[in-house]
Amino acid sequence: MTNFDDYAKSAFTVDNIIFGFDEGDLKVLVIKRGEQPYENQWALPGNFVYPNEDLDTSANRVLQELTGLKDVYLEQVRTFGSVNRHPMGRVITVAYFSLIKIKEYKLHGTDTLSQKAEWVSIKEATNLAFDHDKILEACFRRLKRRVRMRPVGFQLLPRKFTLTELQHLYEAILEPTKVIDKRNFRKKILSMKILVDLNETQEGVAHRPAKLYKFDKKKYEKFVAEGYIFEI
Amino acid sequence: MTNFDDYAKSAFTVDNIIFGFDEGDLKVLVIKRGEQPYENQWALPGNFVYPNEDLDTSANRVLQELTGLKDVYLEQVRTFGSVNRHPMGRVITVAYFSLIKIKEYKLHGTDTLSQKAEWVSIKEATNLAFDHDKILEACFRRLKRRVRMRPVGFQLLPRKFTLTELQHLYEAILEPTKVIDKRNFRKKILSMKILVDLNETQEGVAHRPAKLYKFDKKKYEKFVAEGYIFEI
DNA sequence: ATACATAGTGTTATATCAATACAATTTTTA
DNA sequence: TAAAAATTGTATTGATATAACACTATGTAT
Repeated sequence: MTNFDDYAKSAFTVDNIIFGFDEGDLKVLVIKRGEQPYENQWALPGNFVYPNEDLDTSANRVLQELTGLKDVYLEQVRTFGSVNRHPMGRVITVAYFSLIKIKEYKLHGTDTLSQKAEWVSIKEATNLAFDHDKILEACFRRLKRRVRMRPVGFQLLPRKFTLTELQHLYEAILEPTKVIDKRNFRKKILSMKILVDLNETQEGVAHRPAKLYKFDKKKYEKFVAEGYIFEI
Repeated sequence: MTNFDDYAKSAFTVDNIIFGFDEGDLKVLVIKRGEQPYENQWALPGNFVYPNEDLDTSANRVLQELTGLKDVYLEQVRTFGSVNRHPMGRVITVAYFSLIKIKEYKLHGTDTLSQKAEWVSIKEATNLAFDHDKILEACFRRLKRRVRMRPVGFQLLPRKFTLTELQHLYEAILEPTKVIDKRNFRKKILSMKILVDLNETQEGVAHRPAKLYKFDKKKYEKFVAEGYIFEI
């Protein structure tokens, strides 16, 4: 039998890139590192994988420790394992991303590795520690694809949203493929019949209030069962 | 500073799912395990990642040790790290797939973990050791998507191929989405202008010989530069 | 010379996508 | 209280892409 002690082992982490949407802008949660290496630089949230913990569980734990949230959309993206990606020794990391409703987010105590957490616009999230620029780029690229092919964009919006808010979400993620035509967008999304009109309208806006909708998972499952494919 | 010894480490491996195409059938290379656990069962090729080896390098090494081939299409798919996926202890594995021209394949010495390697049709590749059924399924699903969105199918065919062979390749991979119309397929693939007509024909066939084509990477790059997207 | 096997080729109907402008509703301001 | 401002909500048409469909051409085998 194989004796694993004959083979090198490696430290293993997960990084969980947490996306949120606010003020018409796609944001990502970064933490300021509290120790060397890369002390005081911004980095993506992550942690070591515990011995008795599955990878998905570990990524969920990172999320929950940081935001208090659980049961959110989570997807594994890719594993980064360059020999020299970590200056202190070999660390292989499995990258995930999560989509959260930013309004439900409450900053919890940051963990021992971090000083403080902050939302930054995806455009400004550069010069991160380690190879985190590369990791973020891979996750963002995956998100762009995913959001067009699966109804996951709703995870970034409040439960009740307007069609204009939904359109702005797509524009923020997909730009510069941007410039979505309002009439065509509405026609397309409504034709799928995966949203329900809540017969409510916005309140407190200084213009004609828009109708509120919510995403209906059951309807989406029916849509799929009938052989249709979600695509924006 | 973080001392990695404070954290659990894990054995880690790469598994490289090697796809080939022969006799109108998509095949996958499996090896019979030469020791416990799962002795004498079929498994996907893989190996431990060496301490100074990047993940891609490691996957390429697995391929080369088994087939002698290098410089082939290789893609990371997903990392499998369930706590109990390996009966002997925790082993996290990064799954890759490779596409090879099966005619160029020469069986090299199998490594210490294996007795013999064999091509099996993707349909018959079940009841593999460990969680390899799941890994294969993930890789196959990825291949189905990849082959429709990127010109990688050519990697599975000889350098010179006929349009019918190419169509059969797509049918084998995409079935049951199968049933491709010959005229529409030809029109589509030729309209992209990424193939070159070699002005040669098949030899030794008992019917009208077909024209031979090859994939032209330069032309594909031009196609992309002009803003077009490959799609079958 | 004929049978056999597969290669090779166009047209039309249908569905999808892209582009376009203005009236309706609500709040704010003069 | 009338007008202005802001944004919602709605249909049509032309262009493009997709899907459906059958016969002739060219080589080998008998």
